[in-house]
Amino acid sequence: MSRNADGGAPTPEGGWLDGDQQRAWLAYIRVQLRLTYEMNRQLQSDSDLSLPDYDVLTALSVADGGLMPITALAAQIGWERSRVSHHVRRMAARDLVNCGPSANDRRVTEVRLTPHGRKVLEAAAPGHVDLVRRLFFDGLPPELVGPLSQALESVYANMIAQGTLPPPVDWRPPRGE
Amino acid sequence: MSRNADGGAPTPEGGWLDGDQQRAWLAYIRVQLRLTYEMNRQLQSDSDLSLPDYDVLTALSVADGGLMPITALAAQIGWERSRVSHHVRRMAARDLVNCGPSANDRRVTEVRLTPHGRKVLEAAAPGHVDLVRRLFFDGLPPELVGPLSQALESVYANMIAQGTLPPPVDWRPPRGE
DNA sequence: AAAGCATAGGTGATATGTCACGCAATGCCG
DNA sequence: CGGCATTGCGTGACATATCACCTATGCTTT
Repeated sequence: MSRNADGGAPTPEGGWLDGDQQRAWLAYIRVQLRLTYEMNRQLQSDSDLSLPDYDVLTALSVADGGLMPITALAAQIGWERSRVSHHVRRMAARDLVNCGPSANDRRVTEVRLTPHGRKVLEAAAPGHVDLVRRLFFDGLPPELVGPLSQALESVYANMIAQGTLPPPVDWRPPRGE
Repeated sequence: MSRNADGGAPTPEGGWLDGDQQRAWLAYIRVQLRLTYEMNRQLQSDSDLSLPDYDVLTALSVADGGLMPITALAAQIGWERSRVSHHVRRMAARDLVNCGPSANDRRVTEVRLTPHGRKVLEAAAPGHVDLVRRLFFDGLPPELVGPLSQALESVYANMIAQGTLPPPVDWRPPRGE
C-alpha cells in the first residue's frame, strides 16, 4: 500500500524507479502486506498460533529428530538468535516446544518439538496451506507461476550475492573498535 | 526460509501445493523475509526511521496538504486504525508529524507532516529507493519485470475479490451478539 | 596449562503491534 | 427535539521484536 515515494520522475540514472519498476514494486508491496496480515489472522483464529509460531514449528517438524539448536533454527527461518531465544521460551510455556542443553556441547540449547506441538502444527497446516492457495495461487494464472518463480529466485540470488550478511545474523566486530 | 510445511506429496486434489507452487512460494517467502529485514535495517541506521515510520511519512507526503485523517491514513497504508493511532503519537513525540482535531468534524484527528518530518523523509528517500533497486531490481532480469507485475497484480486482485474485508480494517458486528 | 579469541545463548530495556473496549461527536428518524 | 445506531479515535494490557550487553563453553596456540 505504500513504501512508494519511490515514484517520481522517471529519472533513468540512479534516482528513482522507472515506470515499470514502480508498478512491480507497488504490486509487490500490496501483496506482501495483505498476505502477511491474512496469514496471521487465519492462524491466530483457527489454531491459536501466530505466523512466527507456525514458522518455528514447521522448521522443527522437518528437522532431523524434531530438534534443532537455536542458532540453526535462527538461520533456517531467518531470525536473529535473540529473537528465537525469546520466542521459544514463550512457546515452551505453552508446551509447543521444550528446550534443553545439548549433551555434546553445553553451550548449545536444543529446541525440540513436543508431541502437543506436533499435533497443533498438523492441525493447523491444512488450513494455512489452504489460505495460501486461495489467496495466492488461485489468482495466479498458471502460465505465470514459472516466470514468478524465476523472477523471485533471481532477486533472491542477487540479494544474497551482494548481501551485507548472508542471513540476518547478529554479528559483532571481532572484539575491537 | 520457511512457512513451507506446505510441501509434501504433490497431492493434486486440494491437499498441499504442487511442485511448481512450492517453488514459487519458497522464493516468495525468502525474498519477503530478507527484503523487509534489510529495508528496516537500512532506514534505521541511515535515517533513524523504521520502515513503518517511512510508510507513514510517505503517505502523508503525497497526501493533499500533507495531512490526512487517521482512518484515511490507515486505509492508505493498510494498518488497523489503532496501530496508526499509537504510532503517530510516538512519531509526534519525535516531531515527525503532529496531530490535531479537524475543524469540520471534531471526531476526526488530522495527522500532518511537520517541516522536520518532511526534511527527514526527503533525506531518507534516496537511500531507501537505492536499497530497493539494489536488492530487488538489480537482480531482476528486465524481461521478467512485466510478468512479475502481472503475476502480483493478479494475485492482489484475487485477494481483494475474495477478501474477507477490503483492507485490514478493524470491524465490529453491528451492536449485537 | 594459560591466554585469548570464538561461539552459543540469555537478558533487560525499550519500541512496536494487536485486541478488546470505552467514549465523544455525528447523523438519522419519528 | 429525543433517542440511538454509526463513525472516528484513544487506551490499557499484553504479546512481539530489536538492540546492546553479559556469561559460559569450547578451541587454538604457545
